[in-house]
Amino acid sequence: MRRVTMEDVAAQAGVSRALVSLVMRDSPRVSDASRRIVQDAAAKMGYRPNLMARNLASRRTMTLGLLLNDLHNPWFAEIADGIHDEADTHGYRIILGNGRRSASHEDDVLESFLSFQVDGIIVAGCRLAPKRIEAVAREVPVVSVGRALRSRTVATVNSDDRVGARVAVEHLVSLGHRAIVHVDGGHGAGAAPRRAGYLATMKDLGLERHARIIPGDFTEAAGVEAVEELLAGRAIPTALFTANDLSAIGALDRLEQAGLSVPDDVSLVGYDNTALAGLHHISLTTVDQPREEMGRVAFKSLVDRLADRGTPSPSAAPVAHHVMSPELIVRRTTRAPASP
Amino acid sequence: MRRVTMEDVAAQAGVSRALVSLVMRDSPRVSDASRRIVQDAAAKMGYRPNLMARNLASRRTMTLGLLLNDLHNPWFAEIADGIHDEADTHGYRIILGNGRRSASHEDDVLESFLSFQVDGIIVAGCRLAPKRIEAVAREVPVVSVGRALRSRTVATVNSDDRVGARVAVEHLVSLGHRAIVHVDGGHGAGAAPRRAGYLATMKDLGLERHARIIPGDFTEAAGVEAVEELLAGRAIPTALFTANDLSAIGALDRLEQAGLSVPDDVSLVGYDNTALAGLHHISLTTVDQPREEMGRVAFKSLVDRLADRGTPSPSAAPVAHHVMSPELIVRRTTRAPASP
DNA sequence: CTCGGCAGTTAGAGCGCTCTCACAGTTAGA
DNA sequence: TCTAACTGTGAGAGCGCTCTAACTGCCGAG
Repeated sequence: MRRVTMEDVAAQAGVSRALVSLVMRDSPRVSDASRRIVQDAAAKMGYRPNLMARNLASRRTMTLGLLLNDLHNPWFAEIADGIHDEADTHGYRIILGNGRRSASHEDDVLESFLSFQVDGIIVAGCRLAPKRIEAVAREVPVVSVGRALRSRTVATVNSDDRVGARVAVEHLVSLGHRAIVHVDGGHGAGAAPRRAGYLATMKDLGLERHARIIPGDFTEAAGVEAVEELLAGRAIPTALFTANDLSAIGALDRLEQAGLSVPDDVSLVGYDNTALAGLHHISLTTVDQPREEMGRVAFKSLVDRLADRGTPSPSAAPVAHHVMSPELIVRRTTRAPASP
Repeated sequence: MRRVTMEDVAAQAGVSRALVSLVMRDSPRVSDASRRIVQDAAAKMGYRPNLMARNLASRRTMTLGLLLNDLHNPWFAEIADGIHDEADTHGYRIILGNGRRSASHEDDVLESFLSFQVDGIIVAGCRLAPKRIEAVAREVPVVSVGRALRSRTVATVNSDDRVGARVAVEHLVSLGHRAIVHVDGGHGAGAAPRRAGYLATMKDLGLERHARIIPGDFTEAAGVEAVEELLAGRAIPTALFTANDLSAIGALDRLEQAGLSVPDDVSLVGYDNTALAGLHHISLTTVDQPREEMGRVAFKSLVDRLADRGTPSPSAAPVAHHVMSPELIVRRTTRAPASP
């Protein structure tokens, strides 16, 4: 069963191949009559343009690559929602790549995107070395979502994680907490500024000597282990601020297992406001990022740069760095500490 | 900044373009010396083969399209894991498409895959009409995961949802439950056989008159509403079997809010064994499907058919339908009913 | 009438690669 | 020594499309 080509449609419609091409690209320079004839012929024969050939000839694909670091994390799904919405209205196609939480897989995906000649790339929560991302950005416009990057070539869209951490700590302090421990996110995207924000805020509020950081890695297990470390020590703090929701849930679980009530004995704040946190059964106080909006902004910032191509010196202007505001979502895992 | 082409590499290496092509494709018919020279030249110039051109010329892409119905559902992430693992070892590239829980988006993605000339397509949890899927299967091999489909052209891999439902009900009955209510999954993939399995088992065990189905749709909200409907009625059943984990969590939440203990007052069984169910804090008894394995099998079944191409009458043989066994995972939401 | 101008259409040269085939060089078999 | 069988290399014809430039009518202006 041979594929139908443009040539076939042209023959069937009794016109030239070039005219079929014009119709397929919605050129205005085609008479309505011809347009109808061609469209009918194409429909009748079940013709579908071959993107490979089209892209080879036109040198653009109207396709963007979206690299998601972890399909298991709902955070990425929401970023993707925003991007897809925007892409739909702008006539772009999105192909997704699965980074599988590993830099080397991410690298493979980027190579694959480049081989596919995508017009641009969005990386979400990417763990690759900044150097590597910049190398890719030399070939095609790139924007990074959810990870700050000080770069003249890679645009970024992220929320201010320092501020998010500050807001979380301030919330706990305003409730009366002093002993607030932070469970860290290790090398994950956003972990460093959250940690820095925690430390800075504790210091600003004169709670420097209460500050304590327990290493972690954005997983549920990290939360469990952090609590175990605390239980092994002398005093349990009155509040815990974890680097993400998953860790918070691990901590929540381990605390209750130890007979401690959240929030009566220990208050708990997560980060990301994933769907998990919103489950009534969990109802975690956490810090929200406008994820869909971030996706949308990322898409727009990429497409803007794409449009610039062809203008005199396209890559001369430094790229944009968008910073969105995080927002504290208070639910049922925080309250004032019991009076001693 | 012009892209480096094969011609450039050939000139740099002082050989013909064809030889570069052979090297790029790892042909064994190239001397080690030439291979080195070409590879060095390619590396030095930062050459990367243009997939568009390659695929146009070779008429295959070594790329498979994977359509995921819902990025928010971790079920799909695990299917994808299995497929990716297998693809890595077989030298295939995977591009993902986001169905966004809607048939029309799914359709767009399939069109896009076909335009990209993918060698094959895997649809996961696809909600599209069987007719439409079969139309696609006429152009390129297709396998459906997680949704049974009686078709001679579309291969399938799924677990036996009827059996899964049976096992769940039998577990509850063996604990001593009689009044077991099912919260339904509506039009979602797998909902129908689960419902049927529930009904058949209740009947087989002589509990026909206790059977009751409350409509739902695979969401947390459905679980909440189902419990509310029960609370409004006279008697609360001693056990609930929901069509998926998300509904179970909604139900769990609403039950506890109403002052009922799970499992002391009501036992609860979910379906899918998503990561959610495994959280210690939830610890939901549920039915597991071997998802990664299902992904792996789907990939293999697709690649087998790809290999068949070129043999005399490739599409003559009917495709395979794999059915995997579901497995009950007993956790902490089920126990014997309190004696009356 | 001739002629530019314009809308609508077409021919033809690629885009960067693969792949068949012919050929050169090398070794083994008769 | 000659041929057969390999192995490695190069030329050239596409793959299905886009895009530039040129062509064809047909109109109104001069």
